[in-house]
Amino acid sequence: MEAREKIFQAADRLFSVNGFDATTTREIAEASNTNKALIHYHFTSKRGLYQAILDRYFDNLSETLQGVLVKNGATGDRLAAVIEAYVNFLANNRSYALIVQREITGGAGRERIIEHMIHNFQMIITALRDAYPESDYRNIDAEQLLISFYGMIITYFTYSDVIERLLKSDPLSRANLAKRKEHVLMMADAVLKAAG
Amino acid sequence: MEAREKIFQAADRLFSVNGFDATTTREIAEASNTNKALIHYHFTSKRGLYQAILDRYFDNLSETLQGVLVKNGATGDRLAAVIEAYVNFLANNRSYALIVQREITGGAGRERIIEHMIHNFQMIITALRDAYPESDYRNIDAEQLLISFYGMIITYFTYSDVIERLLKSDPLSRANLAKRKEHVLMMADAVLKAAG
DNA sequence: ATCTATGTTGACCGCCCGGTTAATGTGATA
DNA sequence: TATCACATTAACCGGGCGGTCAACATAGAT
Repeated sequence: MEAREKIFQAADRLFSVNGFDATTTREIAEASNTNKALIHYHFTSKRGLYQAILDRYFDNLSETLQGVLVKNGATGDRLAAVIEAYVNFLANNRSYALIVQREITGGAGRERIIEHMIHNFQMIITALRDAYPESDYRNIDAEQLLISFYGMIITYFTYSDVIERLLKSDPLSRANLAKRKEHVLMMADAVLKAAG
Repeated sequence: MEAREKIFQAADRLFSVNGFDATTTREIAEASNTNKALIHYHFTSKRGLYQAILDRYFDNLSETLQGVLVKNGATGDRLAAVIEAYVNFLANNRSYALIVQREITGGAGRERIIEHMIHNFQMIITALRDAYPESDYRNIDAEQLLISFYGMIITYFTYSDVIERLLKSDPLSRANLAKRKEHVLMMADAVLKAAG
């Protein structure tokens, strides 16, 4: 693997575990078996490297969501599809939830992340609203619903160490992930039934 | 106000906005109109100050939850009471959500926070389980339910800047907080009805 | 074989951080 | 008013940080 990619992957791991400030360029260089100066050569600065990591995640996530949302279907189906996609994305990109959650609570790159977030959220809200005639689900506030399901999902990943001790088994195991997905889908079903 | 308390409050604000690492003792001293060395005199170290802040929050939260959970009642009522208490606590202690959320994703004081968290969570789970005979709600997994509602609630506060741009109004205004509370309570109602 | 663009290295720099210390201020007690 | 414990201050310190740079390695093109 080339140095650039080795740095990228080591940094992704270190940033997600320890955060931006607590990760030093010396650590990244050591963990990737490269040289500290190469970080600046390939990414201009420590921040530039961080941004590159964030950008890659957001590109992947946006693409994933767009792929799911183009399909038509009833409200329940669309909501279920988004839930599926989000859970799968977080399960397959475990650094993402940690980095985003930490950044949104006050990192220096906050504004950029918020922009991406708003974009994705509005895309989802529009898709949900378009799915049903005004008469149905008129009691459901799409924004509130989105916040709720987003919170349900991402919290499971950012709190995985707490949850591990609650469940007394690995929350990120295949079986437990399936259980979580099932639970969230059940919640979606329940709220749509209650309001429909 | 004495220096100790001035430092405490300035630090609470700065830590919650910028995080532990990005906040310097010099900033804290300046913001509190005191002297940098006083931080070490009153709190031993920067970390000690941080711990003192965390400890105060956790004491308050534990007390609040215990006050709510001693009351008897049906499952729905207990869940509603916890939701109420949590939303009110987060609304009245706005630094708390930011600090905890950032810390749980990888701060140095993580272990201690997890301990508190587990304790509170188990207290809530026990109270919920005790509320209903095994036969009812047997399809609801109390742990999953807790994670879901906790996530719904705390995300609203940690993502308040994102939500502000979604709602185009202040998420922490009295009216919007009431709306959020109502939504979460509606979700609780829906899921209990669906499973009951 | 030579040139050139790209990649890589270790040594170095200045800054700012958390923490320490010795001197000084302050106010209750006797 | 002398005492004494506690509170406050400015100056200082060593260390580790992000970033820079001049020298060197490598390999494809000519």
